[in-house]
Amino acid sequence: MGTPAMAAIPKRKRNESSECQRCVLHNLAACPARDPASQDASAAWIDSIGLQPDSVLFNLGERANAVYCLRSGVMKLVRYDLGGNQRIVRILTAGDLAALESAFEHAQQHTAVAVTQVQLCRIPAPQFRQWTDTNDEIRRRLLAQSRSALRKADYWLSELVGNTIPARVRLARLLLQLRVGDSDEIHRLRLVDYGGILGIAPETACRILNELMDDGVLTKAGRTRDGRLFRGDIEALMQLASEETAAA
Amino acid sequence: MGTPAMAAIPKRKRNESSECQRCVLHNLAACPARDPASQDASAAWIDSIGLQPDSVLFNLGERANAVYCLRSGVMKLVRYDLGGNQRIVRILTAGDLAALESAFEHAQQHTAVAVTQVQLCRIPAPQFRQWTDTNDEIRRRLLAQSRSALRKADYWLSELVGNTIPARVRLARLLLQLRVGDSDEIHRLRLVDYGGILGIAPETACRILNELMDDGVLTKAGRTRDGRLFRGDIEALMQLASEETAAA
DNA sequence: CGCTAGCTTGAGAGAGTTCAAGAATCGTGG
DNA sequence: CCACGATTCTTGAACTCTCTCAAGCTAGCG
Repeated sequence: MGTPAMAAIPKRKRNESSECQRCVLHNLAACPARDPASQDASAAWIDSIGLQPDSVLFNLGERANAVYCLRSGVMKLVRYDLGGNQRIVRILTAGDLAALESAFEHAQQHTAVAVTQVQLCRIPAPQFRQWTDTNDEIRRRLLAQSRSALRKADYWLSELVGNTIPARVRLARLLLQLRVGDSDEIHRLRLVDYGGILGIAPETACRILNELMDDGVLTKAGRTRDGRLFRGDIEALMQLASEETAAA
Repeated sequence: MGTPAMAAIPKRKRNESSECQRCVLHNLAACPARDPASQDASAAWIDSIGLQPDSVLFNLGERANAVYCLRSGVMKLVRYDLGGNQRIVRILTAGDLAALESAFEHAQQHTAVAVTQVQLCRIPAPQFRQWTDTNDEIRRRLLAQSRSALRKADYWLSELVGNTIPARVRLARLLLQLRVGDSDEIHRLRLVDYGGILGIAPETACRILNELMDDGVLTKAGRTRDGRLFRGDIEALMQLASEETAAA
């Protein structure tokens, strides 16, 4: 856990079955991170990749040539407008898939950037496509995963963006989405990232966060190898998150 | 086309193959609207349904017991916040599927409301599920359709909502999405609906629309059986839509 | 013809932005 | 281990877009 060597990102050297259980693909292929010595041929072409914060995994418009499965850390799928401002379209956490466009030979729809330190599996597109062609169960799961991403997008649209709802409430909701598992730890993003997700200026995010910390709802909780953390009063955040623009 | 009888919504009586071609399901089952006398057993359980504006097709939380395929008109998928304000999460136009949750026995994620007059096909959930279980091609298409919905949601998130982008630009973008096919006709929604999509007050939508009409970019174009229409200067709208919050 | 729901328009208030400058933090290299 | 440069964060103050409330208007429908 605290071993310095952990930062070195060895390829196919770890044993993290708990991470793999959350992956959509688990039990369908030998995960290299879990089972480096597997006889399963699929293990041969799945690579383990590590990324530092702010590393770009792939760019918008690029040809999608691999599918990625996030084992740990947080990534953002982002688009930039003509003014150069980022607009974050989705947040990926452990177990999420990225670049599923590969299954359709489409170009990437976003730029994918690591927010924290990130560990992921890489599955080359040809193999992935062949895999989905032959395996029934995987297609079922892909559809389910795609639907779940859609539900998340719907949630963002209805609860997270839009000036209808005050920024403080939206930020509270976002923080709850950024919890590490079920703990009271919360991934601490850059101010720019909060802004990119909620459509607010980083200064506004800053002011609100500081208010929350003044109220004791939020505390800075140092940094781990995976990035910076908040410690939050989940109860209080939930209460805040369910506040509305005043009832009818 | 102009026959008064068209409004009467006869069940399984029409012949509109062009509509069916746009449907994700086309060529996989005999569409009742297209082929009422088909021998195909599937035709027996697909119903044709007509809805008046503001009719509710299904409600959030309801058990999903059928899948719908929109043949013509516009529907909105909406959620209401505790204050009773609507937040529109997606717009469905001809060819789109609704209530795919049925495939997973989930509860409906939205309330579906007709915006214009609407024609759609109804496929009961049990049959649909059995269908997807046995037919390979349909699963492929469902995944593709789900991905395309996701792309649309991404577009909304990145280009349509958020105070970062001035309301006028966002409204222009929305209007372009509401074009009838590739013509210069644009579905004319209620002010409340523009508000629900863009997260702005109806009054603001009203002011901007009137500005656009003053500039000659937009004209009211009467109403058809499918609802009210604008006629828009697509070029000008596109220009407006690509304006940004000032370059970097 | 009158009613209702939707649209229009105005004026004041407020949430959030922008600009700017100073403080903290991080990573780097000596 | 400390110093330094570069981000990132913080805070203030003026400004602006959009909201809110309120009232009058219009159009569609029985």
